[in-house]
Amino acid sequence: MGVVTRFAPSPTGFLHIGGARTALFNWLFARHHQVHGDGGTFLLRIEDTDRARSTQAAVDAIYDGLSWLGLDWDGDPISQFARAERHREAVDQLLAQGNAYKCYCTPEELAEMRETAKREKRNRMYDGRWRDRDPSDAPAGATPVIRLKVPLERDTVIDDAVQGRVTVANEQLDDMVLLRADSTPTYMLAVVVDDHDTAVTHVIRGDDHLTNAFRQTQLYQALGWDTPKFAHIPLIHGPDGAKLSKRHGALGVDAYRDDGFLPEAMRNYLLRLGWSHGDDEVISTDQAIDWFTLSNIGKSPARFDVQKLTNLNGQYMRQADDRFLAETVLSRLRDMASVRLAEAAPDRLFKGMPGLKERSKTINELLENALFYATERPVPIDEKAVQQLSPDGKQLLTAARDKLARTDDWSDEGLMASAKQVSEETGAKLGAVAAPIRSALTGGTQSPSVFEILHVLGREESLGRIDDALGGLQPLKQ
RNA sequence: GUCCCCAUCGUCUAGCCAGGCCUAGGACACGACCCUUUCAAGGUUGAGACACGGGUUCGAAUCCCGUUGGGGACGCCA
Repeated sequence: MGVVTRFAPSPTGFLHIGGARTALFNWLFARHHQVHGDGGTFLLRIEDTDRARSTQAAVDAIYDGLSWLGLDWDGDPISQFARAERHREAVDQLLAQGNAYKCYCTPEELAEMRETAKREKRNRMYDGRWRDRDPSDAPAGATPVIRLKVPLERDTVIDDAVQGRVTVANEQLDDMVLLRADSTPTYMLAVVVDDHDTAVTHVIRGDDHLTNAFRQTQLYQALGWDTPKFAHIPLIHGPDGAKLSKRHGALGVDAYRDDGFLPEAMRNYLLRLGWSHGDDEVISTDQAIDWFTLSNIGKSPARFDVQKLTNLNGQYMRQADDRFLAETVLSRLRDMASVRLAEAAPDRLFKGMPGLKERSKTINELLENALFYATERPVPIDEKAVQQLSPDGKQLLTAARDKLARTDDWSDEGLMASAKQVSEETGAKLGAVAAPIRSALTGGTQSPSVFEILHVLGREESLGRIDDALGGLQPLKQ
């Protein structure tokens, strides 16, 4: 049988990190089986049965997040809400079989039961007071909820691909609500019916659903359906060790995109969080698809570590295509009103990219580092760079300017050779010669090789920037 | 509180299922050194963990029991 997985988020906010990883694992599992000729379908289902909390904006955020990560789903996304009629059919079947019943409890009664359960140190809340009651006892005018009549004794067992065999006593589980008083289906019902109808074979989701799996198993059994294989993956925790939540800060994948992270780095990081393949750290998507198995998922929760993500992102940055990076930077630069883009900016960014990308861990960092290439003369100069333009510094810079003006070989090597000559002639160290040039060219004190920069900028622009500095023409930064 | 789950460097993890190859390996972060025109990158290197207590065994990070610690679930939310 072909493998079918699904990602089933509820559209109540952005696509958070945990959800993204769940989606990734489902996607990887499906694609792995696809590659190995065993079906491999990855479905997207929007669990929008809670009308009050579901928004179209959140649905769009999920599409955007998944698309950014490169996780493509098969077929159209399924709206759970749209399938309510079908869900009610399943309940009719259960009612007819005597596996479900009407419950007329008021919210007050329920609250009371909850209190009692707590006081008596029991897990099961609902006391089953309408379970075997005569329907004619129904209070006039009240609309009931439909509950599943679950077994009172014995155990429910799930054979989880990650957690192993987990058993729970049925006395821990109460009669869950299937249909609300307004006759809309609950999540528990909808999930089971939808997974069954779409032939889902593997339910890969967060560990927080483990207890739901027991209830759902009972539902499957009542409906006479086969259960899918469950795989409950450990949750991602924040730095404090608690389940990742809003108070941990930037958690939507869109926030990481805005912070300049690459989707392939994010994917790689998320994959390694809880899953491993020996000592491998940098894993391509093809390798991930090839290697991914549920048995390599660890059982303990992992903490989200931005530093490691950042390092990994840096590695992907260095591998990234120069043209792509240059264009990415350029398009962001064009949106910045404060930047005066030079005509030669595209060309310089592309040529300077090898030196630039090695020094940038994120796109945002790259943007900052690349600014001096893209901007029009005169470039603003920061405080530390100004210090390099002391009288001594300017003297060296003047000597360098003269030498540069007479340099024919405008290559990295030729420029380096000229600088070395200045160094020899003045008795100053090469570093002392390079420092004021760097200041003049970039307005800062940290940059790629000054010879690379001279080369990329070209003779005219380079000498112009040096003249600006010598004449004190550059505006102060900040 | 009840039920379920988890437990190797600060963090992510390999090793565990099929005990000896483990004086526990890798990665991030941190320290030192090298390279060097700055900053990175790169190279070498250092510090850093089997939660604790009992068993079983010739031998336990690996198997069993308990303790402690952490997490999750306990809705007419999903």
